[in-house]
Amino acid sequence: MRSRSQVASSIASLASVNSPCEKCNIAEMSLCHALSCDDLKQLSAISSSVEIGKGVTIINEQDPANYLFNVTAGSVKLYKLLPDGRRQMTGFLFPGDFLGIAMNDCYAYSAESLEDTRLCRFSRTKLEELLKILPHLENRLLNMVSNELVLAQDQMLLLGRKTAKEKVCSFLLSLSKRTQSKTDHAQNISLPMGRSDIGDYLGLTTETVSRTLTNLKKAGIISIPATGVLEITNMQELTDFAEGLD
Amino acid sequence: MRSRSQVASSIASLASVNSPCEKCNIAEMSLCHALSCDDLKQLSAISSSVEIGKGVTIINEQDPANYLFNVTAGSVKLYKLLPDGRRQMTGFLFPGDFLGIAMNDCYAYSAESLEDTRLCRFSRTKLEELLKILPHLENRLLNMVSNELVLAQDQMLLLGRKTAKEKVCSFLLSLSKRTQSKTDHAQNISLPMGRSDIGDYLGLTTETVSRTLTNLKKAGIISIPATGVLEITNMQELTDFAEGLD
DNA sequence: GTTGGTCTTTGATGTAGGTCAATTTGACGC
DNA sequence: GCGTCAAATTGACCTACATCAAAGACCAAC
Repeated sequence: MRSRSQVASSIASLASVNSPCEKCNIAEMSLCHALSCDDLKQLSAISSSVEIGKGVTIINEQDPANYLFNVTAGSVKLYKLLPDGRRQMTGFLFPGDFLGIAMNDCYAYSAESLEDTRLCRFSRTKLEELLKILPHLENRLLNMVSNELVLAQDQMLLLGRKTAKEKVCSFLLSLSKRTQSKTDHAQNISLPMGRSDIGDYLGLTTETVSRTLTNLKKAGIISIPATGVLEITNMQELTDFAEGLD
Repeated sequence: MRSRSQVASSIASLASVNSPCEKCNIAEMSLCHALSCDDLKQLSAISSSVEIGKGVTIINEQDPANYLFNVTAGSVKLYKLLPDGRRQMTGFLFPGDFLGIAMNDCYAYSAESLEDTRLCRFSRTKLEELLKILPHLENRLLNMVSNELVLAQDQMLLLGRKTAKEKVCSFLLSLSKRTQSKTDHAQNISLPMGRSDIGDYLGLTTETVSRTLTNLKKAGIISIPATGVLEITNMQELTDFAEGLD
């Protein structure tokens, strides 16, 4: 994987690596989960692995949705823009997460890598054909999309009704839960995104995110041992703050 | 259908009427859409019709998700609560819409009728069994949930980054689009929900919604001929305002 | 038609978080 | 180590919307 950072080049320009499923170590949490060995071979046949550096645009809002992706390594940010440039993050993706949901055959959001990232790419038309003959796969997809919808509704509650402090605490907590479920370290969180990415995810400005984090540091609830890493030192208080219990 | 208004009684106390699919005139936009006649019979066998008055709680957040519902007449509001009572609407449902998505077998939101309403009710376990043998149905469900997810992401953009005026205009526009697709009258919108419901949907207070509406009236963009009805008199400006183009 | 209750509108005032403007810190290349 | 550039932090000030309070409109029951 390239270590050099790339600025806003397009996924179209990227050569795909042809060593899919064998190399992929996250099958148990991705789309491929719950498929028989035979089914997996069929899915493998229509997928290809793509490796990209940091800051690469994966898809653009409104572009024709020809591909779907599964993140297999690294992380990705999803966002929507208003005509004047205001931005709303709709999600951060980590290994196992899915990307490329569309409406009217066009992507509903843009996606960009936050660090060196590996993706598993599927042609939409081929995947749809495969769905017709692999009911397990369609069921898996339905479960993944339903879960995303539930999380989206939690995010609506956050954006519409929580204070800055509650927003930041909820965000750290959700990152912690995700991390916990995969590596069992609830305390140490990786923060591959910048402050302004976080702000655009929470409906806040960079400055407010920064101020809120320093307040949490001063209160002894978190610490930031290095850039891109955050440690939760008082999980109970963080949890309470996230729900407005303070 | 009862015309008397009921206050917050439970769906559990309601007798179901046993005249499902024949009576239902919205099959072309509901879950049942795209099913063969035979498939429809199987679906009909596990569904029952429920009629309720205004202000009836249909489901409660965190309750075990034993049923799924399809709205066949009337309208419904969906919402989530914070411990201190702050509320976020996650959606308004109209005939054809679906309700009951869950995570960990519990409902992710509460639902309450906005007026006299008819619902088509499915047992979750029975529906899941049926999904295994009716791939069309699962595909239909996947499309419905995917569409909901796209709309949820639009709502995140609204909640996180739009001004009060843009929020209200976007809301009226989305109601108008929904109405248009079903009766072709883009101009006249039915507003079965109260101002504070709208506020909780848009992340605003009742007062701000009211003030914003009066401003739009004074600007000649909308008019309110009767309570519960709203007319769009300048669609172009409303559309521009919704995206911040003013 | 009158009454009681709820919902909506309007006005006056307050504040959380945004905006603008420096610093400070950190990452990377040489 | 040093210089450069971008990102993060901090401070001073401002504003969009919330909050508080009161008056008006609607609707159902009698």
